[in-house]
Amino acid sequence: MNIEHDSFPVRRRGRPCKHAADLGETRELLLRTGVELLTEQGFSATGIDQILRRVGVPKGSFYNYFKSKEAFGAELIERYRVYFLRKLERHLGNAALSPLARLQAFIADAQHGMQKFDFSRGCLAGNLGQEMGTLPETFRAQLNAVFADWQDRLARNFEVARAVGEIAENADCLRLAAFFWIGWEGAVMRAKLEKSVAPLEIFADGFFASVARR
Amino acid sequence: MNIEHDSFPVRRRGRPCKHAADLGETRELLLRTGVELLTEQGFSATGIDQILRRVGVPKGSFYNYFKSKEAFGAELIERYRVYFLRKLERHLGNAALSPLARLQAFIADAQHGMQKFDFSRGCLAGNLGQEMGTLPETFRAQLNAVFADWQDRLARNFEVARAVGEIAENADCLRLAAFFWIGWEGAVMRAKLEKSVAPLEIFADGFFASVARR
DNA sequence: CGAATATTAGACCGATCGTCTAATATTCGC
DNA sequence: GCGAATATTAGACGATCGGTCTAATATTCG
Repeated sequence: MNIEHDSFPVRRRGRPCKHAADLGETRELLLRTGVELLTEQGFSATGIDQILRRVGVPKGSFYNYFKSKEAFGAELIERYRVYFLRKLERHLGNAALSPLARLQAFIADAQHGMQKFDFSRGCLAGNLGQEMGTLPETFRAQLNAVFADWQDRLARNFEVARAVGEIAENADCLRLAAFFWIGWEGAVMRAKLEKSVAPLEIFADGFFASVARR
Repeated sequence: MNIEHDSFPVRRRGRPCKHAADLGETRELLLRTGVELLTEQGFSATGIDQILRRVGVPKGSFYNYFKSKEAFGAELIERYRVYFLRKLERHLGNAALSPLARLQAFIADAQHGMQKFDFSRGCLAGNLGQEMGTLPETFRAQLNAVFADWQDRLARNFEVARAVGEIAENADCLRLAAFFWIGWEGAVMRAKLEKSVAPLEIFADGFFASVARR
């Protein structure tokens, strides 16, 4: 999710050329920057002017591409859902590791990612979930769907773990996955607050203790 | 934390009487309302005008009592810390129950509290922790101290649990307490989002599974 | 009695947000 | 080639909000 400002062409008023290489670039850049800022600050504290300043785009362009700040937010949530699922798949789909080791790899990657950005970035869905008290009600279903998706994907991982005997035969995979994601959001929030990976590690340890075979 | 608007006397300009029953009431009311709104909405999404409208107090009064919105916020955090510790003590100090049963009682009370307010209220410290990316840096230490207090209190509960054989002899009480509060914030956020106690229950189950004696 | 004190009141200014018209350049169809 | 249609950038505008600060006002104090 690195943003390349250097190669961005000068923007001119008027209809763009048919074969222009930069078609759609403004919109793309707005979305990327939006995701970034929402991951750092959440929705309410992120004003449109801040996004526009960061990208260097006039307000008219923003409202040309998005009906409203709300519509923009909805697209950001969807974009983050897809991005995160892809990242999750990279780890949970890694057949070279056992199911629980795949989850460990995801956790390690997340820790590394947070350190990389000096703990300024958390989870966009968690941020927005926390401020749902003042957000458009349409976001609620969207966010719940995001968490449900992640939950399903992780539950499938646990089903494999169960099948190979890595966790108990009577384990409720869906509930386990729910438990993980519920706690994970708390851990990410605390990691941001403390600027430390400790909360992620503490949560992971506790989680794995809860699924330890016995 | 019910607010009694009915009995609030008419406020007049000028220095109040020396023996007036309502001395300090305006300030008290602002603090109460502030805690309420921060528990529902967080800091950034809660504007001063909203608080003033809810209480029915002019802006001049607010800035008479508080140096700034930041100073106000700092007092709210402190107030919440004390309030919550007291509530925690009511449960964890209950000698009629075993240590783990005390924690269960706290959890049940929290579920009941969230339902009572239709899941509109979460945890003030959790809300602010999530939006720390845009809050005054002074809040960070304050919030971390809040969580550390709660952690210590719960760890003491686990030490008793360990002493009476309710959890393993080699259990790391402080780490267990950290694990609980880390996950708890995620559970509260999800309960607010889903408007359901399910996340609290799922987290609690997973937590108790992780400390089950074995 | 006047000065000091402590409260309420709200105007003011700059920043921000969302809306929306205007300017502008290319494409399209006749 | 020309005018209409299209698709982009630009930023003015009005309402709201946050924070500042002067004024009004009532009681206490010396």
